[in-house]
Amino acid sequence: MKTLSRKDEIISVAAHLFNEKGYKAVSMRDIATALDIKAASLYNHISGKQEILSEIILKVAEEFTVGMEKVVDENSSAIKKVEKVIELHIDITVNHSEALAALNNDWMHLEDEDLKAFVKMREDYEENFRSIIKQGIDAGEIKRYHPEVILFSILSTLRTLYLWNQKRGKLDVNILKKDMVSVLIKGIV
Amino acid sequence: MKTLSRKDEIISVAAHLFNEKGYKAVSMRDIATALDIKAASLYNHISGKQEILSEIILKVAEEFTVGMEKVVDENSSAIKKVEKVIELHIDITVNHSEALAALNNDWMHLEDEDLKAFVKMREDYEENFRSIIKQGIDAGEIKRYHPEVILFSILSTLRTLYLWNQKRGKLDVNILKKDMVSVLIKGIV
DNA sequence: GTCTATACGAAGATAGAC
DNA sequence: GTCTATCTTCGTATAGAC
Repeated sequence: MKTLSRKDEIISVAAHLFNEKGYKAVSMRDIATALDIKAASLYNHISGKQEILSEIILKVAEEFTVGMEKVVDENSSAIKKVEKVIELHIDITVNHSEALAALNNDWMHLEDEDLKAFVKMREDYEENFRSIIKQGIDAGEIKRYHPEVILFSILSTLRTLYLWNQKRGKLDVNILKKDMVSVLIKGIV
Repeated sequence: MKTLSRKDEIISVAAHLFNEKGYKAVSMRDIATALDIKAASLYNHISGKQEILSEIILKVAEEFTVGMEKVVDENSSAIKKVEKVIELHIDITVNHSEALAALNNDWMHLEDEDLKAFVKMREDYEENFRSIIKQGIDAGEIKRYHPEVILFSILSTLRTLYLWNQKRGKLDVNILKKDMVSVLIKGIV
C-alpha cells in the first residue's frame, strides 16, 4: 500500500466516474465534488481534463504492450501463447477494471500525440495476436478458420471482460482463468 | 427503398454521428450541420436530443426481443437454439450496425421510462439466453462449465460484432455465420 | 419547414486572495 | 493547496418571422 499523491487520487476518482457515465458526461465539477473540493483546485495538480484521460488510458495500454511482448518472446507453442494472452487480459482486468472502461469507450477522445500513441499500441497488439493465431494454424495446432474470426472472437470477449467482472462480482480469478481458457479454446460442445 | 421522412433522416444521421463520437460528444448543431440545416430546425421534427437516442436504441432492442422470443419458442435442441441466437445477432448487426453502437455505449444516457424499458429488455434477453445454455448443459449437449462463463463469452463476442463489421468491411454474411458459429461452439482446436 | 435571434445554463479553464 | 470570482465558449431549447 503506497500513499496516493493528490494527482493519483484525482485520476482514481475520475476513472471511477468515467466508468459509470463516460468521459464526456463527467465534468470537472463532478470530479471535484467527489473529492470534496472545488473544480478550480484540480488545476493545481493536473493541466486539464485531457491529461486525466491520457493518464488513465495510456498507463494501462502500456501494460498490455509490455505483457504481449513477453508472450511473443516466449519459446512455446501457439496455443500456449494464446493461453498466456488470455491470462494477461484477466490479470489486467482484475486490477484495472475501471481504466479499461475508459480505454474501451473513450479512447477516441484522446487528442493528438496521445491518440496516435494509443492507436499505434492497439494496432501492434492486434498484429501480434494475429501472428500468433496464424502460426498456430500453420503449425496445425489451431483449426483452419478465417483467422480474423478467431482473433475477433477471443479479443472481443477479453476486451469486455471488465464489464462482466464488475457485474458478477469477482468470481475467483483462478477459476475464471481455467474456464475462460477452456471455453475460448476448446469450445462448449 | 422507401422514402425517409425528415424525422427518419435526422435519426439516421444522428446514429451515424453517435457511432463515431458517442452520444454526449455529438451536439444538436453537429446533427443539423450534417443535414445542412440549422439546429433550431430539428425541433420541428423531434422533441429533443433524448428522443433521437430513444428511437435509435429502443427500435433495435425490440428486434432482439422479438427474435429471441422466436428462438425460445422453437422446438429444437439447445445447441440449435444457440446457433439461431448467433445468427440473429449477425443479421441485426449487418442491418443496424450504427444503432448497435449507441445501444452498447450510450444506453445509460436514456432517461426514465426509456431507460427502464431498455434495462428490462436486456435483462429478459440475457435470462432467456442463460436458460438455453443451462438446458443444454442439463441435456448433456453443452460441456459443464460455469454457465455464466459460456454466456459471457458468446454474448460479448456477439455484442461487439458491430465494431468488427465496420472495421473489416462486410465479409460475406454467410461465411461469417458459418465460421462464427463454429468458432463459438466448437472452439478453435 | 427553415430561418434569425435569443434565453439560459453548464462546460473547461484562469487570476488572484488566503 | 484551496478558495471565490470570473471569462468564454458551447450546449439544448424556444419564439416568432418568412
